[in-house]
Amino acid sequence: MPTPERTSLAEIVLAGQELLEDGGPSGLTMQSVAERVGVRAPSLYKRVRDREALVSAVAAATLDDLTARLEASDGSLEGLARAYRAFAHDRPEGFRLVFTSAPPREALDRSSAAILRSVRPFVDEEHALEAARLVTAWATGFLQMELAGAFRLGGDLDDAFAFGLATLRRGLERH
Amino acid sequence: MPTPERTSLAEIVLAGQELLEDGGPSGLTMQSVAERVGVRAPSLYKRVRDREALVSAVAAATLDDLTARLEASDGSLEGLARAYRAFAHDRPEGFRLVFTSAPPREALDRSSAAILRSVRPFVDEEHALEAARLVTAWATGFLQMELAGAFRLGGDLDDAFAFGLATLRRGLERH
DNA sequence: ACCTGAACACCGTTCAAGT
DNA sequence: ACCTGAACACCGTTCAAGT
Repeated sequence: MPTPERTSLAEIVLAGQELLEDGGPSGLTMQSVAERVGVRAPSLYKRVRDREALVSAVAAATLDDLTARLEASDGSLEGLARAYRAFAHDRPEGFRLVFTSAPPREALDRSSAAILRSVRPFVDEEHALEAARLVTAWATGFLQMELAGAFRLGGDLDDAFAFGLATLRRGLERH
Repeated sequence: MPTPERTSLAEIVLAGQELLEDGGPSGLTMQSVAERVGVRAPSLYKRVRDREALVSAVAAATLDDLTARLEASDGSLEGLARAYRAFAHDRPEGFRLVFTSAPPREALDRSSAAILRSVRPFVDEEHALEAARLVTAWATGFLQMELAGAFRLGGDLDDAFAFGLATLRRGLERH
């Protein structure tokens, strides 16, 4: 006699994203997720292999959210960078998680495409991938350090971000 | 009647660094550290407040190790970048930890000084801090993504690293 | 002064039993 | 087919008792 489904993978992953943002990685427990979706912890194992798989699914979903924001930007390098930084400020825990896990290939591809498009005006096709990697690495590193509070020598961070972006653009243009 | 000390904070932190590198963050448990230094887990609480404090101490010690390597490089921007990348490849788990925790102020200052020195030839004093932040953010982001396996669109990573460095230098020189 | 065993709370995970 | 309570292993942490 089948029991009706009381939750779903999508609901579980969403609960995971919320709990992560509220309480950091250690707040994302199987028990807290189960409670939030209205089920007991052992039931989660019907939908996810283990906690690690759940965390990976949360990371992948968060990367998809980030990609949607990038795609909704105006497509310019500056617009993309602004959208990227706004997302990191909105969802610091999710942002951190995305870049400490190895997201699935296709989630990565979609976000890469948006970044590649934004650097095309500055470099020839042959160097587009390297240029995209440069911009992504800089923005990601900057935001991770900003979120971790690693910039402690004073100075305005908005200015530092703008300086970095302008310098990158200059270096790419002169290629 | 005093009991002789059977371990020390330094020994505990070193054991933590080794266990982290061997088994990742989840391999760094109070029990495994205690076993390695030849003591029972409760004894660790004589030297560290709790696990979180131990992890912070491990991060600080690892940042000191990284700084020593930077200071041992030839001081050029390229030499510094090479030393930075070599450290990340040697000690991936430690490298990751350093940039996901908030290291103590003075540990940060020493590594900042080495980076500031390496960018001085390219920018005027007014922009030295922003230039150092640009270089650090790029290198850190690149290495974190490389370690996380986030570069999956092919292409040579050595080339991408060299391209990034050359582009940064070009952008800074034209400032 | 430092070290330990015992104990507690909490977490991830498995599984037999329920519907 | 899905859900649950019970159970187990493991971890962080406290504390009274030992030397």
